[in-house]
Amino acid sequence: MNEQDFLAGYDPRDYPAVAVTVDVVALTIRDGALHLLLIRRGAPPYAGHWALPGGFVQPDEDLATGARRELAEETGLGGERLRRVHLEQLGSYGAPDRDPRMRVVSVAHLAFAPDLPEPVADTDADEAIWLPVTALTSRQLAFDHGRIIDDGLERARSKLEYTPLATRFLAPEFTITELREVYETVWGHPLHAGNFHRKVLSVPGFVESTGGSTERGGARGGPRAKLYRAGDARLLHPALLRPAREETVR
Amino acid sequence: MNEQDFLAGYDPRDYPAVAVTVDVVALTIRDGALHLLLIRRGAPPYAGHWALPGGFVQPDEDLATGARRELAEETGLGGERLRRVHLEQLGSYGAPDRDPRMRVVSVAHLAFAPDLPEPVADTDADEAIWLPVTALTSRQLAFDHGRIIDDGLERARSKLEYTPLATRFLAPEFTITELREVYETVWGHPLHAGNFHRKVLSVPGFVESTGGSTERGGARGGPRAKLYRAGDARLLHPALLRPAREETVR
DNA sequence: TTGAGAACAACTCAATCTGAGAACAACTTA
DNA sequence: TAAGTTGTTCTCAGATTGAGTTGTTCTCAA
Repeated sequence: MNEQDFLAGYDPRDYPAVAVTVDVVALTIRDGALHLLLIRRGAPPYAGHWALPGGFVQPDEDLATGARRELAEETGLGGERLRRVHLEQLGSYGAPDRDPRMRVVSVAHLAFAPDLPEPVADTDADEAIWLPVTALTSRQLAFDHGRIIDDGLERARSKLEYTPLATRFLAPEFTITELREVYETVWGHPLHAGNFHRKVLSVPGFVESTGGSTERGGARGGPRAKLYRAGDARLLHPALLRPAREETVR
Repeated sequence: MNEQDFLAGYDPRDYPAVAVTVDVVALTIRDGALHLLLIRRGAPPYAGHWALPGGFVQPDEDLATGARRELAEETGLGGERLRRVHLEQLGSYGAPDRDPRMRVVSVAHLAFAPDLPEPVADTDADEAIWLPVTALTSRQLAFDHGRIIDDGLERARSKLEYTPLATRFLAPEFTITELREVYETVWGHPLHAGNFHRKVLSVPGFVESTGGSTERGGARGGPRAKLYRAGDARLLHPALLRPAREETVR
């Protein structure tokens, strides 16, 4: 039976109540470590557990708009700085028993943000914080948010391979070394600096030179690095593939 | 307030009514062309237009289960043959005005199926048919299903690059040529037979030899081809990348 | 002021991978 | 039996990759 026939002469209240929420896996890099925006829940269910920022989708807003609104509320961000955050849909989670209160389908989103100020307490006044992803165990997480976060992290690692979205973790102008550090942080292992440099500059539209340089060399020495901004490519061709991992070697 | 008190005082009806449906972009290959399972709508809105098979998610079923159920209803498939169909979540579509009757969030899924019998008329008795994707214009499609189909096709093209899912369009045993034809059909351009052969056999876990061969050579001659079955890899390393297209050359 | 160490950028080189074509045997149909 | 087709393997030049080296510019501390 399809939805259209079902809905002809519909009354929404005839059908099982389903709530639709948007949740956001917001990632940023602070102090060389990948961090995740989390809320400490003050009320049941899962009081005291960490949860993803999120909430009900409003009647007049698109899913992406709702996700961006939730992100804005939790980070206190607005305007140009909010607009620079990359936001994409991650997937929907709708196991019948994932929320003990009622049937809730959550449309999860994934956000890449440059280093941001500390999050602000929401109107709901739960504690909000950037937490290193390494500090998480799924035991501390509400609902199926551990699973959603795992999926988000894997999506993030994968997206760096074939899109230029690593630049979204950085300020508008950045050095190749900073860009490499994004990859190293998200992928979790070091890359060869020289080869990375060559590769980034050889992929059309990945980065473009600003002509400028950093004010100073590195913290412990070295020349001033050239500055780049994101290019206009939406996909990287050829891609920057992760080195094969053990599980792929078979 | 403890969890029990909270749940007791919780009224789902306090929240905006949203309907959640599952829709399926089901792809198969017939006669060397990519086909899509579509339903002809009998009733308004969009009467006479083509639409994706789909319907309400049931109170006790997961999203993926709902999608598989819709697919089963529309194809008449069951058991082992249904189980062999690859099904994954594509994304959710929830623009406030995408359905003129009420707020409907559709969780779209993507399915890869081997060549199947003609679809059966559903209980709803709308016409169901496998349609070549080249025969579609979005003008003929209901709701935002044109957009969903476009996203599904792009996802399919991309998935063939880094997963072994092309095998899901084929019978359990297949030849390298048949596998290449899947790629050519989905990607829409011919591939070099020799290089494809070399590449497929060199990727660990993509295919494994059955030891057997086809009964006959090709329709117009040639030797018998060796038979393979899908290997146990879930990802292809290294990936089978599509040749760069114009838009990527910049 | 200078020496030591660090880091950016460019280069080298061997190993590997890719694209394009050719070879050849096993099969088909006419 | 001849002619054409196809599956598979091989060849080879060009591109890409991984790993290391070099040269230079800079910071910090003696």
